[in-house]
Amino acid sequence: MGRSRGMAPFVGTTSRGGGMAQSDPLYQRIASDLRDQIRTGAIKAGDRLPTEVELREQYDVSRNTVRLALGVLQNEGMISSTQGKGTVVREQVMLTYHAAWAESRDRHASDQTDAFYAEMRDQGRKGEYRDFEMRIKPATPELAARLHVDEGDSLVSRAISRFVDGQPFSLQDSYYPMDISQECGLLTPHDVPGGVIRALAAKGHTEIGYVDELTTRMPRPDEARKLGLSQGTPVLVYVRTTYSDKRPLRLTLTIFAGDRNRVVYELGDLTAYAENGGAS
Amino acid sequence: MGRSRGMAPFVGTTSRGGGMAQSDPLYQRIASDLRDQIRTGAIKAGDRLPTEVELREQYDVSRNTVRLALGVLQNEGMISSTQGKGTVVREQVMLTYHAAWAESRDRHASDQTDAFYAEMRDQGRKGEYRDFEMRIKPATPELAARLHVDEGDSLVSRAISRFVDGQPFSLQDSYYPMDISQECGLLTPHDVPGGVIRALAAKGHTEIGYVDELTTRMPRPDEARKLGLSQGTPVLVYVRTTYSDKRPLRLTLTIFAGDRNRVVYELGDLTAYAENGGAS
DNA sequence: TAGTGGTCTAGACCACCAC
DNA sequence: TGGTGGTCTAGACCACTAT
Repeated sequence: MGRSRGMAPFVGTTSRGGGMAQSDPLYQRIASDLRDQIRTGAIKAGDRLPTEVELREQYDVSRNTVRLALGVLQNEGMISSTQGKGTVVREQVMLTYHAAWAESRDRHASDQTDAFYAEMRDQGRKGEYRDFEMRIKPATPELAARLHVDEGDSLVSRAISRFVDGQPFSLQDSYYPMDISQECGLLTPHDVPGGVIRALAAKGHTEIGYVDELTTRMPRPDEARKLGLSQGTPVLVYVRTTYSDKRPLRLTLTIFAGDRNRVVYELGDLTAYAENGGAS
Repeated sequence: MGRSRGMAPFVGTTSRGGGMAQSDPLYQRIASDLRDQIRTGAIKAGDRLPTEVELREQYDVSRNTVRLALGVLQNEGMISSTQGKGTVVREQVMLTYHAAWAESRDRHASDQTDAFYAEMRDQGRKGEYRDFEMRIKPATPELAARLHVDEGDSLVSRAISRFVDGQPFSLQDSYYPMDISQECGLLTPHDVPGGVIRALAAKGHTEIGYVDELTTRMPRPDEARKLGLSQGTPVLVYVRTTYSDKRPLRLTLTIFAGDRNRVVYELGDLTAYAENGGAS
């Protein structure tokens, strides 16, 4: 093949402001070139990219090299490929989860779903939950430390998947110490009427403090499947531990699809914020 | 080549609890096999994996297929490869950022660095900051909306990189409206004695409310470089907008390396938490 | 059926690291 | 110097989608 290696297609684009040196690998330069086309709007969100064969001819490289370049952008979450259809630029729709007050709103509560419903309704979306499961699980070291029980002790796990407009949104799993679960009737594979938080409060276990921990990581294969995540989408891991005046009551682990979720805290006096249409 | 395709190496490992079906792609099955070995501790954090050539022989596939499998695990953040050295299982060291009170601690303040120092000292680490930069930047739509200025208006940007024990930790960029910056002396390419927050308060711009937004995404190439992120490491994006009783004062954008950071909020009455050694 | 991306092979040469 | 991962080629066949 008469390749005129590393020339024409890159003219004027390789030595742009932020990045690519002349000596970078071919696939990185192709990735960079496509990234720029997306960033500048030459290829817009939702648009199809050239096919792999077209890119192969356009840049005069092997298909494998084209796929390496597309892989880079896929891992950055910029594009998404589907067999038989093509490769498109991904578009983002962000939903907001108000951590500070999401659970304390006093609505028609039904398990942990009330807050979620209210949030979604406020944002004009249709929230549902699916796949409720109640299980008994042994405490991992992390769970044991946070709930002040011994490692391996039985915990009650109540898990649900949240969907918005038919799309998976987050996976939530709440853990309760066994003694509290028995006292408050959490050992049912159904919704707790009025919600778990009220059931706890009714027996004197009132939640008065929260510790929230937020981290991020790449999803495990089953999480990617359940959340329908495409390559290059991280998850936001949100762990809330709640306390009464005496002890930890509950640990709720939420795995948010990173490309569709934003967690918000509103703290202090936000008069100026609310006045200007901030609080949705 | 006499390949006995898809047999021996997988016996007893392919149809484990959560996952791999017999019909999955070869490279996925190899990835799954290695993932299990890591998960079960057969290969521990810090250990070296077999070389690509060894894996190629072990599974009787082409080297390219081995690399596809390793790519999967790399994108999950489980392993890290270095040219000439090999491939190792990554280990995690998590540091904690206490969002609720990080900025309100009244120590020997020096720009935005006081809170960071205090946090790191509490965790027994050595915090430093590098690469301070003061710039004037036009407001993007996102910045304009949050700071209640017009798009394109000039904003003062004061940026630093945070390092812990010599390792990059997070990138921080604070934006201030131009009128406040002039009034409070923020247009200097140096630290503001006593800290910016005090300088604002001294002129009557006291911060009394915060809105924090947390999202995650894959890093852009320059962020990955500055933070020294390896493949498959997302970033945690933390945006804090602060308010006086009248208006937004400041927007601070922090990009945390996702594999080394945890953001924590402590809310409400946490007597029970503190009593049991919770508050570090 | 034609075209797309998905998987896989069997080589090659290069850059970096430890010895 | 030998071994490692990094890059790249030039094919092949398959699975899925659109028409």
